[in-house]
Amino acid sequence: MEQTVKHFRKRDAILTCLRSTDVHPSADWVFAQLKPEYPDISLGTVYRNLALFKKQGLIVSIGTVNGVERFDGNTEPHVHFICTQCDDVTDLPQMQVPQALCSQAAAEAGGRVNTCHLSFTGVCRRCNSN
Amino acid sequence: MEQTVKHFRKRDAILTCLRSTDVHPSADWVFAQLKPEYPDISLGTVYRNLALFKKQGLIVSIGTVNGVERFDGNTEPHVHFICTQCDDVTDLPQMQVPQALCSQAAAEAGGRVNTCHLSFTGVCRRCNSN
DNA sequence: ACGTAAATGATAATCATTCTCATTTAAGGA
DNA sequence: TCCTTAAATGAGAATGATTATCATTTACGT
Repeated sequence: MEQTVKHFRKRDAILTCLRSTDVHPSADWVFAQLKPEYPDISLGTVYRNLALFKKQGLIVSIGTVNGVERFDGNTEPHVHFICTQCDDVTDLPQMQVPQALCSQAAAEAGGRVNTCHLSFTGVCRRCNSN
Repeated sequence: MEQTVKHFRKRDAILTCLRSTDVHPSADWVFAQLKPEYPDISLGTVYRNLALFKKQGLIVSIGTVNGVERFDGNTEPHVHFICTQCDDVTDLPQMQVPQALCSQAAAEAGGRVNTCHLSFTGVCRRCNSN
């Protein structure tokens, strides 16, 4: 069992990394985070496992910011704020995602609705005061 | 004045193309549309002018679908439905974008809010029945 | 221990997008 | 009408994120 842990050590580290940050990271950010502890980790492994986790529903993609895909370990629907100046993505936990509208959307779209995304873009507090 | 028209003929055609379709096209789609009428048009010109229009606020980007940026000639806020099977993007005109929440979002984010995006993903009618 | 299948590292390939630069085009003034 | 200048374009190279390839490593079941 000790070996089992070792087998998925990097995979687990990638998922843990995703789940223990709120920066909505890119693949490259995760890679940079894990590099010190796992010096022989490959960027390809990060991409591979992120794609796997996404398919398994363990993480979600929140779209691309400035051409780079960003992920979220929090799979609960919530609202995002994207700063167009520093590319930071933050949660707006006080706001509600209109999940109730999904059925309405399905009716209008005529098919099936899986997810609902609500996001705001603008300039964050920090960039705004600089 | 005939020369003026000719000068911006391609630029105007790109904007007209964006404004007269509801497919929320990619740069490549616009290029393919204009190619028959303007055989010497370059893909770079399409990218260049799309970026220009975006900066001028004449069009908006609605994000990337499957790694490709999609544009919208309709700059009025409205809701989108994205089919994850065929990558079609359609409007959901009956649904309202919660513009009123922008001030609430600004309060929570602490900075300034510019845009608000609401979209649903799923399987469209056509793909669902196939 | 052995065989097998999964996981990984290194790197090449791909694809969308941007950049570069030489050429073309048009507007305005002499 | 000719000339100058700045913008617009075409062609293709460069970039950068992501994916694919393939040989190697790893660990589990027998």
